[in-house]
Amino acid sequence: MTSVPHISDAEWEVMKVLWAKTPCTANEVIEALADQTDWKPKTIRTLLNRLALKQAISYSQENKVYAYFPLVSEDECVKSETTSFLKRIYGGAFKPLLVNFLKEDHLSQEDIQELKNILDDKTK
Amino acid sequence: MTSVPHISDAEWEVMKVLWAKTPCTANEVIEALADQTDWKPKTIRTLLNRLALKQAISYSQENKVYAYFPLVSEDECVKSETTSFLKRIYGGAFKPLLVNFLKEDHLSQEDIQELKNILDDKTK
DNA sequence: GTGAATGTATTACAGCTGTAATCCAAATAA
DNA sequence: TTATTTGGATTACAGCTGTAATACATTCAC
Repeated sequence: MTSVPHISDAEWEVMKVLWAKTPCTANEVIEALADQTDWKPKTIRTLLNRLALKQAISYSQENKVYAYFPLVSEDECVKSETTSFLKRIYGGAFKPLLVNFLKEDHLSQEDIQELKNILDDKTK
Repeated sequence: MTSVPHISDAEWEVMKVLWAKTPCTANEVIEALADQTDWKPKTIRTLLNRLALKQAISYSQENKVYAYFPLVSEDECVKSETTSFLKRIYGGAFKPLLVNFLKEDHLSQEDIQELKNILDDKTK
């Protein structure tokens, strides 16, 4: 089974666009990222190229213009990144992450209640 | 307020050693990492140097040999990495991460119960 | 048909990372 | 005292990343 290629920070933004709406032309990606970033169009084309090189995406040449689409799913990538992040920072254990987050008070009472509901479902 | 410098994967391993027992000589760090990694001593010295350069650690010259110690706390670093990870992958939201993890069945029933207890405490 | 625009391909370049090796000075052994 | 060892400082070098610019080819407007 093939593991997903490593996707860098900047590349990740491009992937999110393609995961949200696929396929996309380069220009569509550029437009989608215009609000969130200050990247020049050439920069985004470079990122598309690199993603194609590392086989995270591919493209077909529809009516003269490339239409890019992901080769790896968001779920796969999220899972892979999360796993390696947890391993790096928390030694692979998920609980300390939650504990840390609760300590930091990043969650509202509503969030906490919702998490409890999720956990309840899981215990059913 | 100063933010923590970015600590790379390999550097993180060194920091963990220093957080666990501080101060440490280079040789102590090298020995501590001998089981977990295949790194040559020179490699670890390089990492110590880089960490000192980016002011994540410093050292004092005790009896002819450097004794290294962290300048940033594990808590700070963990928090900073976690925040930027969440922002990158999950758009900053913590809940999807938990949901994802539960989906993947990475947690035992005991884990789930423990998380619920933590959340209960938080709600009290 | 020729110049301008547009999309694609190639090239650029510095900083960070992984992974060391080499050089040098001081201490130690002989 | 001289050769060896050892620790620290400097240098190496390629691959990845961020951030594009330039070169080239095709198409479109005149």
